[in-house]
Amino acid sequence: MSFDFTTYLPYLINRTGVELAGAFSREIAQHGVTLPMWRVLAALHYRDGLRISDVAGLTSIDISTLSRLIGKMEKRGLVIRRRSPEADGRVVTVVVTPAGQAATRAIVPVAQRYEAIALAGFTTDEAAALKQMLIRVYGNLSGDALDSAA
Amino acid sequence: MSFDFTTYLPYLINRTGVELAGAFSREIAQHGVTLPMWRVLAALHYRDGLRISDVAGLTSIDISTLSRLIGKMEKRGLVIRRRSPEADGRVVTVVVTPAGQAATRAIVPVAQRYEAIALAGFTTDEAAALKQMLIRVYGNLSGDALDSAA
DNA sequence: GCAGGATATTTGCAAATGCAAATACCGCGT
DNA sequence: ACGCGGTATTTGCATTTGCAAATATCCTGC
Repeated sequence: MSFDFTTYLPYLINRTGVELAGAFSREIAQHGVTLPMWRVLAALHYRDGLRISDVAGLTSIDISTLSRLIGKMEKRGLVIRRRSPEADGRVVTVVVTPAGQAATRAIVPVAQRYEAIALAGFTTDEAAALKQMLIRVYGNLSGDALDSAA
Repeated sequence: MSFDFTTYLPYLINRTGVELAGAFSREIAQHGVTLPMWRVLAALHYRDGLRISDVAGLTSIDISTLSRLIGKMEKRGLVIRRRSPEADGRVVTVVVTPAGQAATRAIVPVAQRYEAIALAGFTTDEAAALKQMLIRVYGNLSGDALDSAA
C-alpha cells in the first residue's frame, strides 16, 4: 500500500488553503468582514446583482449557508437582497451597498498583498502556470467526471 | 481597483479544495469514515503514534477540533489514545488499530483514484510541477512570513 | 385557468468548528 | 521539596455548517 501523504495533491491543496484562509481572515476581521463574507463581496465585485445560487456557484459556499450569510451581511449593511416583481419571483439578487463597496475597496489591497506573499519567489510565468493548472484541475473535477467515477 | 477574481490564487485554491473534498467525502462515507477522519488516518499512515499536536500540524485541523475528533475515532475503534507514563505525561500519542488500518487500506485506492481524476490530462512532469509549486506556496505562508506582513 | 412537476430560496435541526479558559503535567531555579 | 512559568490536551460555549424538508413561485399541458 504505497501512499505518499506528503505529495498527495488534495493534501497539498487543503493545507495551503487552510493556511491562506487563517492568516487572511485574521487581518480582514479588522474591516468587520469575515472570510466567507469577503468571498461574497469578491463575487459581487466580479459582477454585481448576482442571484444567490450564482454566488453559491462562484464561491463554493453551500446555498443554505449562503442564504443565512447574506442575511448577516444585510444586517451589517454590506449588501441588499432584491426581489424583482417583473422577473422570476423566486429569484433573489444580491446587490452591494456603498458600505459594501467601501469594504471591498479596503480589502482588495490586503487580498493582493496576500497573493503576493503566497507567490513570493515565483516568476510571472510560474505564477500563471500554477493558476492555469489549478483551473484545469477544477475543470477535471466539476460536473460529470466525478459522477462517472463514483 | 483592478481585481480579477477569476485568476486570484486563494480563490482558485479554495474552490478546487472544496470540490475535491465534497466528492471524495461522499464516497468514503461508505467506509464509515469522514473526511477529517481520513486526514488523521493518512497522517498516521505516514507515521503512526504521532502526538495530537503533530497530527494537527500535519492535517491543518485545529487542535481542539482534533481532540474531539480523535475521541470519535476512538469510539469507532479506528485509533487508540495512549499516554506513556515513562515519557512526558502531558503528551497523548495516537495509534492506529487494526480496524483503522483496514479502513486506510480500503480508502487509499479511492484517494489515488481521485488524485488521478484531478490530474487527468496532466503529464507526469506537469503534475510534479504543480505539487512542487503548492509546496513552495505553503512554505511562503507558514511561519514568520505572515507575521511580518500583518 | 388550473393541477402538478420543476426551480430558487429559506428554515429546522443536529453536528462540526474554533477561540478561549480550564486542566494536567513538566522542569527549572531556589 | 516548592513554587512558577511553560507546554499538551481537553472542555465550555457560541457560532457556523450542511443536509433535508418546507415554502414560494414558475411553467407546461390540458
